[in-house]
Amino acid sequence: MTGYSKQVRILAAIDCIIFGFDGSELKLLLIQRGFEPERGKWSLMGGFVQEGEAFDQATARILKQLTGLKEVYMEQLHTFGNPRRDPIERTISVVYFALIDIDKYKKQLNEDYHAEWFSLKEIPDLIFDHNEMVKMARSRVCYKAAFHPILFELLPEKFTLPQLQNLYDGIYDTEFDKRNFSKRVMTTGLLIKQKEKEKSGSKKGAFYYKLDKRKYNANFHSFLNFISNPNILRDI
Amino acid sequence: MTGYSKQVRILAAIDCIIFGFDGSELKLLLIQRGFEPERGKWSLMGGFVQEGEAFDQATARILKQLTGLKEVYMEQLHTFGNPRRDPIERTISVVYFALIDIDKYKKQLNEDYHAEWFSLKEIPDLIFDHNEMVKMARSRVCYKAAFHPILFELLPEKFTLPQLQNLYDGIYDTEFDKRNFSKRVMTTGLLIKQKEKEKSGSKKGAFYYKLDKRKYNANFHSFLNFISNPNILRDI
DNA sequence: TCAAAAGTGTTGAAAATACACCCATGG
DNA sequence: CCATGGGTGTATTTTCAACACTTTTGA
Repeated sequence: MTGYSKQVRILAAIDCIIFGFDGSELKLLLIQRGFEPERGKWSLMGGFVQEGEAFDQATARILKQLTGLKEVYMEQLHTFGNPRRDPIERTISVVYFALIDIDKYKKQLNEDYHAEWFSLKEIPDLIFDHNEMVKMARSRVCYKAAFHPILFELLPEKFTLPQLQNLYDGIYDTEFDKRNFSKRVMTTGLLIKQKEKEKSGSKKGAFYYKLDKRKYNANFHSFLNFISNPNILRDI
Repeated sequence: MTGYSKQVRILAAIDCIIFGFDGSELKLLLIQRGFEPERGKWSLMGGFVQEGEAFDQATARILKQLTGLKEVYMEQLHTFGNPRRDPIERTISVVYFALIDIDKYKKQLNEDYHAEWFSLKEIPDLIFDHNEMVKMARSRVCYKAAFHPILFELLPEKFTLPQLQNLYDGIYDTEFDKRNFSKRVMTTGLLIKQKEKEKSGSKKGAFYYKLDKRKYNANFHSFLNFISNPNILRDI
């Protein structure tokens, strides 16, 4: 007989908060739950941790299952362990958030899950404690994005400054001055201006930029002021 | 029959990284493990999550068990779930860090655990993945303390500016200019100068300060610049 | 009386903010 | 030709960093 015999063993699940950006708004990918309890209700994508499987692996597996995507940006957020959070049986949930390029995803959606993108302003009632998870994830993203360039994970390879600013404006529910905004992002040194323009959004067209991957990786953990006054995120 | 029958159930433990400040250095409280595996080796204080017990409850219970203290500052750090992290049986560990006033603790130590305070520069080899946990906790504390007044949790009710600066100097392994440091902390508006002085540390004596609890609670989540340039914590 | 630590102010540099006009082009 | 959105520069204010001397008093 092996093991710590007298202790209780508990189910462990992963839940993923999947963010995407459609060019004007931050969105959340939710699925319609296909089994009891709460069949038919909206929910985060999740699944049980399998035997021999680490959390990051499990999360990658679950993300791939729904979106078809590998090598998605993801980060462990928090673990929820309220003993009654799942009415069927005690289950703890290790929650991750993921940031994906919504365009890549569109091509690969797994239709089995009845997934839909929801605006953050219109999140429905979710099962269990999933609304709380979403709230925490939003505030973590706001927090982290104020200092680190994580939001680029939401953008396609080429993007314009107006798109980028839309993203920041939306996330912080404010309107940054575009002159100051462009100065701030350009002084990070992370962006490389392209020769082509994006022409569909305006008559004049806006220049494309690409991330300087090298500098991005090197400076990911530095403190870059994407937000001049982080106190704006107190209320989020 | 209830439950999600086909899934594996796993042991869930809590581990606590307990920080204290002895007036000149940040320290870590470790115990000598009293049972197999790894009996006799140094380890974080921990325990299994009990039936019906939430993580915060379990952590509070475990902290009380060792230190005798209730209402300790604690925060969930991360959950470690590598399938082989515990050689006896798969066990996930929900890790918390706690900041305690080392003086309060001294009176209440539970001798059963052979606990000792270790300087962060002299952490021994710990069991399992506990060294990794400690490393993550240190960097989280550095990160958070750069913007939020958490380090006051380590200090007694009355403390002096030189003591406070020792704490910050130690944590960031640097020496802040004391004029600039005192300006920074005073402009937070969180400190109330007392009439008495602390006389043991110097001939002149240093004025005591107390936290303005009201403002402390109100501003806990604001961004207060305790550290002027947070990039110094890149290397930690 | 002197060594040791506490306490305090100013100045120059850098960063952040506020603010307004011209440009390019598709319709 | 004009409406729409893209792009850019400057002046002012605020914040940060660097820096040195005086005070107190126990030994």
